[in-house]
Amino acid sequence: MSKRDDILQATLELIVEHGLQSVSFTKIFAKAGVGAGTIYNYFSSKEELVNTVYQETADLLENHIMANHDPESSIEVQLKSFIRNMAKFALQYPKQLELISACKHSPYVSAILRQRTTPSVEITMRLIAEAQAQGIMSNIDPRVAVHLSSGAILAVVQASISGYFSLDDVIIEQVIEACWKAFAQD
Amino acid sequence: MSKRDDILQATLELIVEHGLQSVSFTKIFAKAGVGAGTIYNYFSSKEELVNTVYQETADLLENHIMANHDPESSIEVQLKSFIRNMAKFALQYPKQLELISACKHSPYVSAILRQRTTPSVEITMRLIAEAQAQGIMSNIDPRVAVHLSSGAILAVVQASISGYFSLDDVIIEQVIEACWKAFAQD
Amino acid sequence: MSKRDDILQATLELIVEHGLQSVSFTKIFAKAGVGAGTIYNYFSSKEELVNTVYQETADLLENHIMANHDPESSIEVQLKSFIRNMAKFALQYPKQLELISACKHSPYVSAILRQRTTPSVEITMRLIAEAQAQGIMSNIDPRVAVHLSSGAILAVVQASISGYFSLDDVIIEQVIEACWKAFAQD
Amino acid sequence: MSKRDDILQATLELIVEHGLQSVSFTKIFAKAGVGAGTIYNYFSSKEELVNTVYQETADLLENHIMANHDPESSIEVQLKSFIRNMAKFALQYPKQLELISACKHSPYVSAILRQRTTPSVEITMRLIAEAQAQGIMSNIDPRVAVHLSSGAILAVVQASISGYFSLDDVIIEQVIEACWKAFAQD
DNA sequence: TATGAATGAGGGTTCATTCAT
DNA sequence: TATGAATGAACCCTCATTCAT
Repeated sequence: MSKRDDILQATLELIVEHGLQSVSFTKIFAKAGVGAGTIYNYFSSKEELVNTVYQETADLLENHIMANHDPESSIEVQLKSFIRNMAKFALQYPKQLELISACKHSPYVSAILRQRTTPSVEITMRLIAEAQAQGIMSNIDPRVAVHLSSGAILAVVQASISGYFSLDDVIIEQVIEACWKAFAQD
Repeated sequence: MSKRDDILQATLELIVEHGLQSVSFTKIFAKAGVGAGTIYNYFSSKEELVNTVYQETADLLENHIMANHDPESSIEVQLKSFIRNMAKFALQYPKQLELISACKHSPYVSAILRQRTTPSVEITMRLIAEAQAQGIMSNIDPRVAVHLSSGAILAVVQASISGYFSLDDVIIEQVIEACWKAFAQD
Repeated sequence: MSKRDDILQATLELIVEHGLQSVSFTKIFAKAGVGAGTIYNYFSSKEELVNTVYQETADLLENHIMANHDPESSIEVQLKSFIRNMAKFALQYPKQLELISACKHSPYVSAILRQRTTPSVEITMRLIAEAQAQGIMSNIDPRVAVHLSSGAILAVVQASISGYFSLDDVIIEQVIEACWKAFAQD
Repeated sequence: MSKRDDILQATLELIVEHGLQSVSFTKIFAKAGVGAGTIYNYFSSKEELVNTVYQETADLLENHIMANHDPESSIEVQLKSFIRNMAKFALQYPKQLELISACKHSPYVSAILRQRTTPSVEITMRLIAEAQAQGIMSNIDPRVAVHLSSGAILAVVQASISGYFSLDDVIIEQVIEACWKAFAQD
């Protein structure tokens, strides 16, 4: 494992364990087992380091969301797959999800990075528009629908991570169904 | 206005203007126009100060959510009112919502405080259970339903605050309707 | 003696002993016997501190140069008095002279401060112009004459401070005479 | 061009461009296009490197001062030639002069190196003693005379470099004449 | 000889907190 | 109660230097 990976890993864990605000270089160095100056061989500043951690984690999430994506299947199947994959990711990588959630509204992570549109979001918006054209989905702004459903699923998995309740496949399917029904045209 | 209020007001404004991370005592003193030591007559530490600000803001939110609450009206009306009030609050006090959102992931704010159950949440859970008993709502865990819908509405208003789209009464009603349909029994 | 004075004094001594470049806050704190943050109660940055030390020292020099200045006496007497006073200052405050000399060409001290024209310089230039009008001084650019003679006297006293030779009143008068003769009209 | 020369050249340029203080090994490596460790094959430390650059520049100055030196010509011509050559050097190599000037007060450059007596200085002292023996120069200590005149000329050229006035051949000759008259016996 | 990743002491600066007034 | 000068640990970052390759 390279020094760079050590640093990224240590940063990720520290952000997740103690929050973005309290992450200091001193702690990162101690946890990663590298010298104070080493970081600057890989990252030009603390901000860039945090941004990189965020970006790589966001990419990991995106890859999971897009897993097994089949553009040939029905709109409903595709959209539900996205939601299901996000939930699965959250269960498999709770730390990473926590990180994304923590960074989502932090000025420390550049707005550009935070507001990047990902393929999955673009596809989702396109599918929603298509579904609306076909009359199987109510005429809500696709961007609103995306934030609504991703916010819903994130809140649920975060609550389960926080220990409010235990999440299993049955509940996940209930949540997916709820999201679908939210927009489905009668 | 007492010194204590000066300090709280200055803290809220600073958090809201420059983000929780960059708020320092030095800046609070300057803005509040009090001496450096004065704060310790009212708050034992920075953590306690931030917790107080958070709590007061959370109370403000709770008051708005409970506004015009009529226990005599139908379950649907009561639940939709909660969601509508949350959205209205977000539009009226975007910075305060941001504060609450920022504190959700901050170690500064004690877990106990963050996870407080409020009357509105308790009422919501009771109403959901009732609705399920009446067969007008699907049998999803009430705690899941609460996090799902509050997460959904928060994500939408935050997205609008971040500038992804503009929120108006029409969209709010669409969102409320979506949340309702998500759980409604066919 | 106030903390501010402690800091200024320590800075002056450190610059003179180890050179402007190697002066660090750590050393200043240790020498002045103050805490690390104390400096920022008086100076907004290291640069401002150094500039202040320079300015106060330059003012001290200026005051010595202008000592016993009598505008009623002859041009020759006035000019020679300036030169003599500069030499006396250098003997009395060798550290301060070293400081001025070290800062004179350092980018650390603001150009504005370094290039300030002082009353003594202005008076000197006026006297030279007058002397040239009266035909008792050769027609050299007054600014050149000022730098030439002050550079000459500074170099001599620095050399004596460095131990090349010992400076006494006799030599000082010889130097003054040399400076005068340099510009005197035959 | 050898690596050693690359390093020396890069160092000189950096000192000249950004000042002695802000020159770091990192910048030297980048500019010279060599690896970080390479320098230690040629110079045991940064101090030695800077000393070498200083020495080579000082040698360049000495060579210019001694240019066209004719031991057979009159004392006056020889002395004036030294001064003229120093001024010409300053005009041709302002940055190198600044380097020498900056190093005069830098602890990086060893005292031994800084206080080296050069042939031109030795010759000058001998010529002054001779002139005094012949009664054409006043009986000032030769060491004082050397520092006085070299200090004078340096101050003038530095002032011109700093932009106080523009130096041309006419002014240079005036300065030379002033220096001469300063010591000439009536 | 040449490299450059790694080092960690030290740089200037900010901070929450204390305490004499 | 109110002050704000003083503190020094901790902050992010740069540096000259080392050493395995």
